[in-house]
Amino acid sequence: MAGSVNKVILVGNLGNDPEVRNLPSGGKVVNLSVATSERWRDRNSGEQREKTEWHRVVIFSEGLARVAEQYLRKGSKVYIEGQLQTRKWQDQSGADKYSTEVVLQNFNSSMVLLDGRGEGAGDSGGYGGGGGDTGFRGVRDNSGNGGGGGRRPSSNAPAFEPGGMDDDIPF
Amino acid sequence: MAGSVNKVILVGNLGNDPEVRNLPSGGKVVNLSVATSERWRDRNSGEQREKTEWHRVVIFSEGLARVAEQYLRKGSKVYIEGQLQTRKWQDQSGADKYSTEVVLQNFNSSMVLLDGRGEGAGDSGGYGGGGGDTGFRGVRDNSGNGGGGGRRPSSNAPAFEPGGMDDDIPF
Amino acid sequence: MAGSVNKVILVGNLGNDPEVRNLPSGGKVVNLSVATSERWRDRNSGEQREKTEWHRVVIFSEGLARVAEQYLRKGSKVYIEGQLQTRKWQDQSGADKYSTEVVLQNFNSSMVLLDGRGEGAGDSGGYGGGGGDTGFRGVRDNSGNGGGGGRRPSSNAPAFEPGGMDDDIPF
Amino acid sequence: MAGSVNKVILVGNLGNDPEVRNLPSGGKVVNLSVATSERWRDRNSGEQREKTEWHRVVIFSEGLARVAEQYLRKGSKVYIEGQLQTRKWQDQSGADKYSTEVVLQNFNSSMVLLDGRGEGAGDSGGYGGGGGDTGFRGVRDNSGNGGGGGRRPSSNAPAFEPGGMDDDIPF
DNA sequence: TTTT
DNA sequence: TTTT
Repeated sequence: MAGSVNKVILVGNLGNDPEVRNLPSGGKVVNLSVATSERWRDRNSGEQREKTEWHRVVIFSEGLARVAEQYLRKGSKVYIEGQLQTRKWQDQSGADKYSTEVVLQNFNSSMVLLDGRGEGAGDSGGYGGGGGDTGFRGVRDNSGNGGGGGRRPSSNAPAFEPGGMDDDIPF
Repeated sequence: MAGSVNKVILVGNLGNDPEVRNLPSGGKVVNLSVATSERWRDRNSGEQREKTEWHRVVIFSEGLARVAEQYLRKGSKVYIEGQLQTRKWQDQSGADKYSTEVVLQNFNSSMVLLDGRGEGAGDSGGYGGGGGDTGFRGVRDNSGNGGGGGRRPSSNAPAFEPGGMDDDIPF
Repeated sequence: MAGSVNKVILVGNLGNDPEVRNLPSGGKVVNLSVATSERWRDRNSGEQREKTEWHRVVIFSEGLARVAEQYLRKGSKVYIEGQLQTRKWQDQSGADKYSTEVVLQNFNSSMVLLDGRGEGAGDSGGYGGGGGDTGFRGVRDNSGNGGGGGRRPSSNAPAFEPGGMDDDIPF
Repeated sequence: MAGSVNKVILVGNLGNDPEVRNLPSGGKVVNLSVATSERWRDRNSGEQREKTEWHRVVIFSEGLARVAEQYLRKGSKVYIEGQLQTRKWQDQSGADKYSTEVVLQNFNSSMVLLDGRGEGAGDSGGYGGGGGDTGFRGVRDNSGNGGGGGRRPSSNAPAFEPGGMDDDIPF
């Protein structure tokens, strides 16, 4: 079809350390278990109630997988943007099973670490490009770049721009 | 926890007419089967490829359920904003099964019909408020209102607003 | 039109304490200045670069306004979901000015505090309902409820639900 | 900072044909004027009310710019996912002006045409890759790829996947 | 099962 | 299994 959108946005906490699987191909895939919760007061009983939802997140993107492995831990809070996917598999007895996951793999995936400041060192990261692997705070998937390094939103201000972009805004 | 976000955004087409279930309580629940697809050209073979993902959508919101029943049909294109939920159930043999669904139920759910103009009559609908059930093009969940009718974003322009909001914008 | 979606999602930090304005009507409106930033390595120079974007956020929702006033401070990190609005006003000289803001006002607005654990006390909040104003971690707009108190996603599990929802999920 | 998210999602209609600007550099930039509207029934007067919001959208991404130029027209309905940016400029008199725009430029931008079936010919497009420029229905930004062609969500099913992904799902 |  |  195309003409479609499939997007999941989560902000939640890891229930466990990331599970890293090294692929024969040399790549790696990371699985996360992410909890989101809702709290409300029951309108009948007046009691506090809470429901936690657990999400299985699968990171195919190499850049994001590396980051997840390096910076996420049990308890970490993350922003995650991925895609819903259901896959079929067979259990030991050969019975069909279905599993629905939030997959980070394509161009519209991203991940942002929301934990306290300064885990690691300074900061860097960003578009996964090459070096600077200390101190991560936000990444987008750009695996798939041959190697040119993460391109960027028009770093050199476009010629037609009437005035600078780097200025103070009055509020 | 709270401090969390659980959001799914889909734009896709219905694979079937909506399934409506009338509850003992008098309410109704609507299930949708929504397809999203991706197309791409395989970088090795150069072939066109496509993958379709099917999403099970469950509408608990009374306003959205009514709209879905009335305006959606097999093939309809919709924008849907809901929440991921996995529930457990037992099949006939008593085996545990899990089903992950996109649930439209709370305040942050919404649904927008994206099909060609004018299905029905003029237009109206919007915030579920009572009458005018001809020609729907967009709704938000506001079930839960005692019955006062859909409240609205500050319909009477707030006093502190420096100038009108209803004016032409220069572009 | 309807048939439309207008949504902004931000995760960023406050540049200042919230500005609270008490309205003649008794309500209150809160303004936030929220920074989002991007970091990348320039592909020509290889230098680290960063660009910060400042967003003006206006909270009309009474529940969210109260929460913002109470729990947000300069430096706080928040998740914000609102709507883009441009309004026209006249400066002292009578010249037309336009200001684009992220407005939290309608049913699809929300706000989640993302700061370190334990600002305040325990927790409560949630759907703005009445009491318990200590320790906020997430809220949705449900102003507009006559006073019935925040309704909730089907707190009593619906009858047709095949099995409980509160069970362990196998991952 | 990083650790931030800046995302705008719109579904609306073009108020005019796209404005295309060819840059000295050979690239092109496309401006769109997109309307979103809300309808509601005033709770006091009971009248139907409507407010339209106009959004200035700027497409820097080469792939999306090409698509917008080719397939969008006045009245077209689109899904747009971009980023909020405010830029400063000077009018003729030298006075500072600010303009806030939805920018499609980075990895997390996308655009999906939502109009009636079959504008143009068959279909193709998708990840901007090279040829097949007839019949567009959905695109993501992948400009920035040296030329390797749009990479894709793991087209060859990963080895560890327990079963196929292309199978029927039980609903 | 949709859509292109 | 997280978090509050």
